[in-house]
Amino acid sequence: MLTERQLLILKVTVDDYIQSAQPVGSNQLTKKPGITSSSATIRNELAELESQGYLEKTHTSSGRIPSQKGYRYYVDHLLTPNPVPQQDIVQLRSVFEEKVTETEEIIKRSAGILSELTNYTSILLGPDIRKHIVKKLSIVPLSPGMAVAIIVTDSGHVENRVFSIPADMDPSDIEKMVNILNERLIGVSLYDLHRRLEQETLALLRQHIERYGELFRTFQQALLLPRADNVYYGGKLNILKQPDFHDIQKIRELMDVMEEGKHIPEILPIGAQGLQIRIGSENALAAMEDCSVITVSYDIGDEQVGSIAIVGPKRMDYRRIVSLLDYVSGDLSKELTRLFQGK
Amino acid sequence: MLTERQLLILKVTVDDYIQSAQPVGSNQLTKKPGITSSSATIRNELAELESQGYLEKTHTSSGRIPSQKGYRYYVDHLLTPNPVPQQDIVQLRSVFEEKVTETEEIIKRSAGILSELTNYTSILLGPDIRKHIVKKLSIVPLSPGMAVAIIVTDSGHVENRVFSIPADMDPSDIEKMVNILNERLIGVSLYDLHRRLEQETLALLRQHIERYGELFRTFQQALLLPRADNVYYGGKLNILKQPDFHDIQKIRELMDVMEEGKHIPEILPIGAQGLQIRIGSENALAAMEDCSVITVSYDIGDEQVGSIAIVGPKRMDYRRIVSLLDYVSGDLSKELTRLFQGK
DNA sequence: TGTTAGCACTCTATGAGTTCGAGTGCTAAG
DNA sequence: CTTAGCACTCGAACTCATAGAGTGCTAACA
Repeated sequence: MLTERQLLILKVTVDDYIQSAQPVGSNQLTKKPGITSSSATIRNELAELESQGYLEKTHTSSGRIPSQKGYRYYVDHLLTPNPVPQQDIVQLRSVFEEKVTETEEIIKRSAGILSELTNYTSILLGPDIRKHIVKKLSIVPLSPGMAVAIIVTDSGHVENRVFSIPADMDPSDIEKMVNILNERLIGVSLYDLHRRLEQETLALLRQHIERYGELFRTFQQALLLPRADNVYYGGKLNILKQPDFHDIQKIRELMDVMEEGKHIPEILPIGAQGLQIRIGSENALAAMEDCSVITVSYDIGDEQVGSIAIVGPKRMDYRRIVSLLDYVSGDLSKELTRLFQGK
Repeated sequence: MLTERQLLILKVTVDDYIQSAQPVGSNQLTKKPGITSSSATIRNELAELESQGYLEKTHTSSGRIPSQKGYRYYVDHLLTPNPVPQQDIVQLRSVFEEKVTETEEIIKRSAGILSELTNYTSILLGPDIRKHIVKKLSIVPLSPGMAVAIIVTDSGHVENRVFSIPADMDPSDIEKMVNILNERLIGVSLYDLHRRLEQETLALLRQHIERYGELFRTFQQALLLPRADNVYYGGKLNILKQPDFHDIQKIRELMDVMEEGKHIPEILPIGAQGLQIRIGSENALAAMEDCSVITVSYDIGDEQVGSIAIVGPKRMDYRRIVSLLDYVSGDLSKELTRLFQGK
């Protein structure tokens, strides 16, 4: 159990280290506001905090730095939220000032602003497009052997794929196919699309279209190919600004992991509600053991959910980021819901 | 003027430095195949090459490294092309093995493979979409106040923008508008689209559609907003692998410049035909003064042109990259033309 | 009993002094 | 013209000494 004074010293130590990136000594601490004891007393308390595992030394006679447990205690119990500064709000709101009407664009820009504001890297995950509902399907022939399939969803998202068609295909057959598809598939989610395509439309197509096989096969294949997810990064290079990352090898691993889309589920606790903080080795990936990740979710309407994450050094400014993400999450939910539900 | 022997020594020196990243001394050179003179003779020649500005020393008693002029002479006169290894070809061709039918996807994947093969950063510039020809326009209403405009081009590229419409708009009016737009604008290049939109369709719309003003204004605006260009990167992180770049500050500047789209014209000599090499300060950007950039153009059909660039340290493996880019350029031109012109 | 002053001790960072080796330029002989 | 030889230069790596920040412990104090 920690005494009042120990809590204070722990908080001030973490705060100072977050700010300076230097080990904190007992002398420095005496100069901090709120601390009245002498350096000797502080030393005793620091030794106690260390023995309980909240602080560490880099070498025998150095000052203290927070341990993983120390950071954890700090964010769990010592974090006093501070309001988001007006100028940050102004900058964040600027996304909605311009007449940007596409979810993706809004998310992308928000990622940029967040990284600029924080000097850390931001990762924004858009809502799962597979939950979007098909609004319209069309097929546009390009050349005798090629056509492009277009799917418009209720959110205004447009998926398109080029696929090959029999060179001597009758244009009216394509038209028929589009009609059948639209008749059967509007209102279906992208998630269900593939299954429904096969179950409901295949038989119908067989009846009405002469060479449905060739056409259908490549069309289906085109829709099958997975596409890049809706992950947006801001300030990937900000990692290079942090003095904590000096080892180029480490930087590369870290950037590599973030760049490669497949690690996203390990970086972000998808599905988690509210604000999450993962410190150092609490992260699933070894490359991120020197990082902390703060995530919040946001909603569009009642169901669709995206995530916002800030990746920084363990020594990141938790207080500021937590407040900021809290604000952004609420703001984004509100604005996107408004946009999405047609005001 | 340089003697035969001086040319040989220059070539071997540059080759060695490219390979080892270490200053090259006279003793090392005597061990190289083709060199028969003693180290003393080599020293004399090195001194001569230095006085003529082809080589430099890092300090008074160090070995020599190539100067900018030295590299330039090397690539202009001493570069003997070597054939692209079979395994590189196999890997490059793999893009076309899978049934990828979209120009963008092909270019993107090629960028990835190129960077993997070379360990440098690749930048691929797709053909200018503004030259694409409108194949079909459509407008899909999403909600009472929103719609998405879709433009399909002859290359299978799909542009789409969400824009706002009057909430009580008559659906038949939208249909009318789409008809008018298609009637007038199919066959027009994206480049001309905006002008033609105003010149040819505005009057017509005014005649036939009741509330053309509100609808047209936001539609026009949506098409006006510039979109991300078709620039694809491969291996941006490869810079971190090069021992030449150890200064994090420099790395950041460099990545910053590359990341930000607006510097593309300065990085790539757009419009230039054939293979171009820019060494060190020959690059327009200060951040790239330690880099070399090798570019080739490729064609689709007769007119449309894209560029492929490899960015590496000045000490890059010019011989290998030149051959590789030469091959890729030809291959990409051939395959894309085939695809584009419908076989 | 908790707090503090004092002090010996530890460890890092810094800078000066050495040595080693790779490399050079120059000279004189072949 | 080429080459062996040699004095010289400079960076890299190592040692050593010092300064400074910080610690832990002890003993005195309130």
